[in-house]
Amino acid sequence: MNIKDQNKQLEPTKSELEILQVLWEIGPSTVRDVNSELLKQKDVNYTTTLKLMQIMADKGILARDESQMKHIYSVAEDEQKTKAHLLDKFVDSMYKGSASKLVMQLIGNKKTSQQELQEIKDMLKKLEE
Amino acid sequence: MNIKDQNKQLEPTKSELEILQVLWEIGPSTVRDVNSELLKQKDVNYTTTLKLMQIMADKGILARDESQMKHIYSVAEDEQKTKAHLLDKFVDSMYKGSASKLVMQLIGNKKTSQQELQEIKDMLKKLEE
DNA sequence: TGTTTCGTACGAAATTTTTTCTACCTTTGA
DNA sequence: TCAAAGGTAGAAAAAATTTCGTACGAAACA
Repeated sequence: MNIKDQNKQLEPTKSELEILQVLWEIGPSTVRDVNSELLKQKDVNYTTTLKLMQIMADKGILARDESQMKHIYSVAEDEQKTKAHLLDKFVDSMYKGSASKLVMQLIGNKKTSQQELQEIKDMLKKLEE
Repeated sequence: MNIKDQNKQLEPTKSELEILQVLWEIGPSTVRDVNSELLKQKDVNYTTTLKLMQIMADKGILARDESQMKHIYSVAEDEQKTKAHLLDKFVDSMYKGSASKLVMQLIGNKKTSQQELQEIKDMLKKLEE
C-alpha cells in the first residue's frame, strides 16, 4: 500500500461522514442506534446503514466488537485527528492553505454570530498569555 | 425545481470543485487552459475535462461564451458566495455550526503557522475598531 | 415447541460520478 | 485545395458510491 492509499482511509465519502458524525455524537453503538439517529435527518433503510458500516469496518474506519450478537461499532481513528485532517484538506483546497483567509471569510459571514466572534477573540487572547 | 434541488447547484462534486478552483485562479478560460492547469496536479484527458465543464455548464455552475469556436467558460456564481456556502456546510457538518470550534482546531493544528496566527489576530483587532 | 421479532451477511441492483471513444466541424497553413 | 491540428458534442463505458432484497441464525415469548 502506498502513501496515497493510506490517505484514502482518512477520506470518508459523504454518507460515511454522516455515520462518523453520529458515532462521534453518541459514541460506540449498534447499527440500529446509528440508523435511528440518521432517520431524524433523512429517510434511510436499516440495511443501508448496516451495509455502509460494514464497508467502513472493512476499510478500517470503524472498529467492531462482535462478541455480542448485536455488534458494537466504534470509530477507529481519533476524532480530533480525523477532523484536523479534513480541515487541512479543506483549507488547502479552498484557501490555498491560508488559514487566515478562511477565518476572514468566517468573519464576513453573516451567519457567524457575535457570540462566536467573541469566543474566537477570547481564545486568541488566551493564546497570547 | 424545489429548494433542495436549487441547493444542489451549489454543491459541486469533487472533480467539479477542482475545475472551479482552476477557474477562480486563472479566470475565464478555454477547456484547454483549464486542462493544462489540471495536468500539473494529475493525469487527466482533455475530453474528460471538456465533458466535466459541459456538465457544469448544463447545471448552471459555469457560464459559456460560444461566440467563438473556442468556447470560453467562466464561473457563474460569485466566488465568495460559493466559498461561503461551502464553508458554512463544512462548519455545520463538522463542528455543529460552531465557527469558534473550527478556529480552535485551526489554532491547535501544527500546520497553521505563526504568521497565519498573527494575521488572524490582526484581523480581529481591526474588526474591533 | 413454534412463531414472531430482531439481528447479521451477502449479493446485486440502482444511482451518481468520472472517464473514454468516436464522429464530425472549423481553422490553419503547406 | 487538402491534409493536419485543434475544437465541440454525444453516447457509452467504467468506476465509485449508495441502496435494497433476500436468506438465514439467534433470541424472545406465547
